[in-house]
Amino acid sequence: MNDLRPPAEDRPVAPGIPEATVARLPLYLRALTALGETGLRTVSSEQLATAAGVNSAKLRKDLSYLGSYGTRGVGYDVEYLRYQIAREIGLNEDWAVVIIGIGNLGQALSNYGGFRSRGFRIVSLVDGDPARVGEQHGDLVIESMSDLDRIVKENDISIGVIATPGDAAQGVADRLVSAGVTSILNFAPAVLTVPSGIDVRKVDLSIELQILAYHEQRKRLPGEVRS
Amino acid sequence: MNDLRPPAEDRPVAPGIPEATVARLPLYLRALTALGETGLRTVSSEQLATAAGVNSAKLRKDLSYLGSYGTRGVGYDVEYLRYQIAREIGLNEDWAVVIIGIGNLGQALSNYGGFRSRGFRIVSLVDGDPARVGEQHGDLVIESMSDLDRIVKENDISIGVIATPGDAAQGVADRLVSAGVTSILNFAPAVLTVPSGIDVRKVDLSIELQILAYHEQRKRLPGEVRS
DNA sequence: TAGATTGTTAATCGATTAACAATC
DNA sequence: TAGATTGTTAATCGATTAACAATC
Repeated sequence: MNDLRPPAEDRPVAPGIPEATVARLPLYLRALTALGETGLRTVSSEQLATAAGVNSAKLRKDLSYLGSYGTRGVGYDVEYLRYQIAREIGLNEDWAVVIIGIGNLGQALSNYGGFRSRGFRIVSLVDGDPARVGEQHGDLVIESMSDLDRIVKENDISIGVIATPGDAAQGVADRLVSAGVTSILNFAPAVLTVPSGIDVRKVDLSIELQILAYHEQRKRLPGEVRS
Repeated sequence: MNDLRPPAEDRPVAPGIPEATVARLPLYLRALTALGETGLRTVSSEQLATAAGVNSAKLRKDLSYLGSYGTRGVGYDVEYLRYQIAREIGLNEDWAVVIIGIGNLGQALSNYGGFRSRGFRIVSLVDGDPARVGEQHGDLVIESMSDLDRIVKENDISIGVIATPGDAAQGVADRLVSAGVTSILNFAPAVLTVPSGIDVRKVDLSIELQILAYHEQRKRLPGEVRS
């Protein structure tokens, strides 16, 4: 509803690292991990950029926000740069995560190996349907929404993942925030309103398909020039 | 192949809608659908922007790329604007989709209601594991990778969704492209290389969490400027 | 008409990119 | 030193935003 937050320039802002760069650091991290597993010790910006799917100028610019971790004429030490990026993102810490809404998507997320391997630990599954409470999923048991406050506090959870239907999402977000969660990853098709200081990121599966459909449609238009 | 497209003058002719605008059209569409269901007939840019989670200047700028569909002093007709945006995206057509990789995520995607309701029809589930072929999921049966070519051609599929492990993704992408698919939505943690003219969009679940972790970490840094 | 609100302009902001001096 | 490659500059490109003339 009303955005009561102060103007953007008065809110905490990362010193120096642009948002677009932050969003690419995980790509570099993954590429470095893969390259490291091949035994490569040193990598040039050209090689690393190719592995990450960006161009080398952008990569060097991005890395320059973190510091000078390369050696001119040589390149970057794979393991050292990997460590520096992981530290910058915060992956040397362990992050406790709760997933709310254990439908197909919630179950898929709870089984997703890419989370645990990067320091994210799913410590609780919660569902608003009392009939689902008690269900075993892997080594977790679905818990009740009424226990959310205790769950967040006991596990020091700062990240909540919402995988509910759209109309339940705002209520769940409110509950998460009041329990103390300060970062939310939202898979529900809904616009969330949260207090200042709470970060929300949204993943909308159908929006991605719609963007593809737009471009697909344009490919089919005759007489269009595509770049 | 019959050309079932509407006459040229009914199709979008906008030469270049900025990518950032294209990515927001689905948000406006969803907001308009929700507002329409409340019985609202007319909406101002201010109201619609709030419902979609953007500011009104951006909304009006975005809509101006589509044409002049509003009335000064009045606002936008909800149903008319909804139709125009759906047409612009291409949602008045029916898009056949194949999902490859029927693990937890692939199953979640195949059950996701947000696809069908927007004109995306999942016509086939494919898995590279022969032991999975024949499994029933809803009204679909898992098919074999060796049938992919036939499946794509028989169903006129232009969009493929990759939900395999990362190391299988490039091979699947190659198969999709050679079968004739020209748009790919990739959920696998891998950088895909495709020929020019093929659109790839990537959804990386762990990257979203990593971006949240970065900001979460910064909230916890002492001595940060948080005026 | 008077009030409301769009559509557009222009300024600003942020991201990308090529080029190359610095330097290993 | 000679070759290689980073880190940085500066130009360009694209997106955002406030403001307001146009106009219903």
